[in-house]
Amino acid sequence: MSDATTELDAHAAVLRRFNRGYTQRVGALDDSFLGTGMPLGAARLLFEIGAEPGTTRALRSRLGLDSGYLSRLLRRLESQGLVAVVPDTADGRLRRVDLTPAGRRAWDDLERRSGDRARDLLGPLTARQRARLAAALAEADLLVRAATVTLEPVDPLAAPARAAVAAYVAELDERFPGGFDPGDSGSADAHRLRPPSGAFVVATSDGAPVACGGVQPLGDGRGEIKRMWVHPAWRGAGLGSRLLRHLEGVSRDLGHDEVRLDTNGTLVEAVAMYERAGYRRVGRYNENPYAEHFFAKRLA
Amino acid sequence: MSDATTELDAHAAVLRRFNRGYTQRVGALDDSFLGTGMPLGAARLLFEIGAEPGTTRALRSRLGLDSGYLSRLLRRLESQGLVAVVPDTADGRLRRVDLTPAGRRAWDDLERRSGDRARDLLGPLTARQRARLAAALAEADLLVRAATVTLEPVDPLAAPARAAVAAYVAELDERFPGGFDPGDSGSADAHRLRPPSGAFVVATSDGAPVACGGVQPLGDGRGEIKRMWVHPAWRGAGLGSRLLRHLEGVSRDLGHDEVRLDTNGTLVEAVAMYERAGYRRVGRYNENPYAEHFFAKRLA
DNA sequence: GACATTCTCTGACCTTAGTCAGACGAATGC
DNA sequence: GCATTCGTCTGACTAAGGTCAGAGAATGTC
Repeated sequence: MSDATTELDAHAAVLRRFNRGYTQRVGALDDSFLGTGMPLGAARLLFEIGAEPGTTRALRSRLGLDSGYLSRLLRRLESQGLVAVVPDTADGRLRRVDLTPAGRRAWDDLERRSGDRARDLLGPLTARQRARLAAALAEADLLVRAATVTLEPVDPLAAPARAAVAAYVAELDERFPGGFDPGDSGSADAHRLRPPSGAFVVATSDGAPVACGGVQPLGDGRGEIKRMWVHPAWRGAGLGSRLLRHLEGVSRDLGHDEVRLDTNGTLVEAVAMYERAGYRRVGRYNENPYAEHFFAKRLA
Repeated sequence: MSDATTELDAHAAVLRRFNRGYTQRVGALDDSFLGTGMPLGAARLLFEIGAEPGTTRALRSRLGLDSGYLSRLLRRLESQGLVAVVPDTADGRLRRVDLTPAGRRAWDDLERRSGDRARDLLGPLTARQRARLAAALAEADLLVRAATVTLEPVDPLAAPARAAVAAYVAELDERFPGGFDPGDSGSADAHRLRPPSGAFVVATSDGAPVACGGVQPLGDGRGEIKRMWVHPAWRGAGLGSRLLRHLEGVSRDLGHDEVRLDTNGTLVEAVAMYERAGYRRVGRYNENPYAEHFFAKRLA
């Protein structure tokens, strides 16, 4: 058994120990719903509606519920006067759900109880230990979120890709000394970033884009990685390296035996990451005015 | 609203954010039981039996189950050939439960699945990030355990107190250059450490003692804190300060207006903690040959 | 305008989880 | 030796959670 395996096992054991102890002690937080006398399912639904009202369809996918079951839960909340269900004006098949004033009060009550429980748990700790616990949980939260985010292939002109690229462009515009003008490259080059010639990948968490990147053909069996971006709040959790590895795999699957990319010197973290990932510097291979560093890596 | 309150609220918010994200992503770990086709309750029971076989009574208290319900679950596992239930030889009312070879295989299967899940979660992370996550979870685990441990008053000669004091004595014996001999003080002084003259407190976690301490009367409205000890693995989580504060409260409730204690210079963490907690140094007030530092604190 | 699709809702049905009251046998106190 | 206590087990019951197969209305497609 290799060192890497034993290391993984040791960390998995820590994770399991944490899970066991934590759910036993803090898992009661979920039962805080029960303090309201409302069944767990109904309370979860009420909470979700309050957090983000919308169509029953969206609720169904967010909570992973059967449509018949959701319908019944909604009717129950409706009969208690907590939610209002009305047909969608645009599409008469859909229903829109929102809280009534009474429902908002019940929601506030849930929030308050949940906060009380959290404060009760922290109560016995000193301020310094609370800060340590919060820091540890924030770190764990970031890493777990990064580890569980899924990289989905999407059309480069579809909504998730547009949102991610917009964030990418906005960041470059802010960080580059002279700003950044993407020109019309977005829609004009879209066909090169979609099958069969290329691909575009977006990672979303709770509906918001947190990372993206694409591969387009360069000719001569080469691929080029474009528009790679990771949400600032998600950096330092390995999402960038993971995305890069993923895109290399995509490029390989497209039949390329080498992948290239360019970047600007302002993006120091990116340059460091490419070097860590085994990229070697090559000469300029395009006319991109923003590009200052050029990298290439052979695909196994 | 004071700074202390906003600080607490901020940390509570981190805790809640973690809970929400974590249970959503990793909470599925509990459902790993479901991967076996066994209902959650039965799987939990099987797991507990495998972890520590014993009487149904012990299982009932560990899992918090109704006796009728437990009986039914056991019969179910029995009919599947996974557990064996036999009357206790000493007390014919009790039943002893253990796994059959088939049950042990099912238990190993649960373990394997749980480990696989944990490894799958860690898989996308690099070794460095896995180490960071494991460190963060271990820190959070320690602090949460310390925050949720309860301090129970017990008789100084009862089993939990004996176990804790034995650990305390063993540690002093190891750390003191010339070893430590408690003499007969244990049973002879016991009456001073129990109501109405004094008290003894033990903190246990999963059945094992993790901290202890007692208060005995010194006369003249003074109390003395004795045999204060925190399990080495639990240090650095504020359990010591919490226990100390708790014992001060116990002393106050016993009618004391000052509390004293002695300690050995080898125990540097303890000395530092007493000073942090507002104790002032006083002259020798007893003949304890192991005591080098003497402290006192007025109780509000 | 016909047809397929999409969506919500209802009824029927099932398992799981859990509670409660009492029966029965074993142990304990006197 | 007898009453009491303790522990297990059974039957009866309930609520929650969830699945499945349509009915029926609205919408999109040709």
